[in-house]
Amino acid sequence: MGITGLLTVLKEAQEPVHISSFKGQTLGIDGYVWLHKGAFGCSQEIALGQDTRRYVNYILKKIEMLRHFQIVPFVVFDGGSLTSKEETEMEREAKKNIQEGLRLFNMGLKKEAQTYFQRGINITPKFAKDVIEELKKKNIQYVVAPYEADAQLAYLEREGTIQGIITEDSDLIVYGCKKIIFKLDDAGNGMLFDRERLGQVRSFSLRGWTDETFRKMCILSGCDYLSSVHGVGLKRSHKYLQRSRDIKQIAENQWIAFHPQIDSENDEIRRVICSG
DNA sequence: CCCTAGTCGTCAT
DNA sequence: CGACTAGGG
Repeated sequence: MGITGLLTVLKEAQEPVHISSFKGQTLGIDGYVWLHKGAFGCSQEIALGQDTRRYVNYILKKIEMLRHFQIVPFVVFDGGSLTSKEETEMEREAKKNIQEGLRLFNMGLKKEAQTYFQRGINITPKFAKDVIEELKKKNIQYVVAPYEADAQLAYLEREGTIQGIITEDSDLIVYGCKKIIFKLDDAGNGMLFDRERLGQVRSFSLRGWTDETFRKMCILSGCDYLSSVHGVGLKRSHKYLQRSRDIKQIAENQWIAFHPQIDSENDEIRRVICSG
């Protein structure tokens, strides 16, 4: 989904942490994030179809850092690729970038080509497969999620298998995760989001809000699954839900009252919100 | 103040 | 993916 501005608006629910505060605990890792960053550093080799282990080594280095601080890593990879419209367009865009990169590369413009190679990175199951091979050798826990890693990580935390999550994706907050480490660097420093601190958020009051209402606020503010309602972000979404927790009421009355331009073209959104 | 859409960085030397 | 920001409402 990717909720625009969510992390910014929830800054009071976050604080700097060092990974060592999770010593002895198991942390779930959003595999896609590290795969993508690792691939970023060897985009040329990937685009040229050359064999490279650099993205594997990148992740192994991160894992070693965690183990140095006695963290037990549990890597979660994405399973079935989404077959949404946006996904195929993203892939098409990626291919175009690779082609442009190859064109520049063949002209000898190596540096200029790299920018396009980096934009054209597309994480395929092969990447995860190569990493998994090494994780097996090192006896590091991992799982390939049936669908999205997000839901799997949320489940693992709820069931107590992991005590926190390492990612860069704010969607984990929407999925109800309690402890999430963002912006983890090589030294083990990061920002910890703690769900218990949601009441300290200053942008708007979330006191007395259930995870369910919070989720609806995020969906209402716009996500990739739906064509979002023009002019409604997190703040206005919060305002509407504060006034009435009945989404159907908001959809049928307030949206149209506040935004007359919204009508039948957003029936799709209405259906999803009301069923959610 | 709020929202949108576009740009840039992610690695690494 | 997020951070940042110019520009419109």
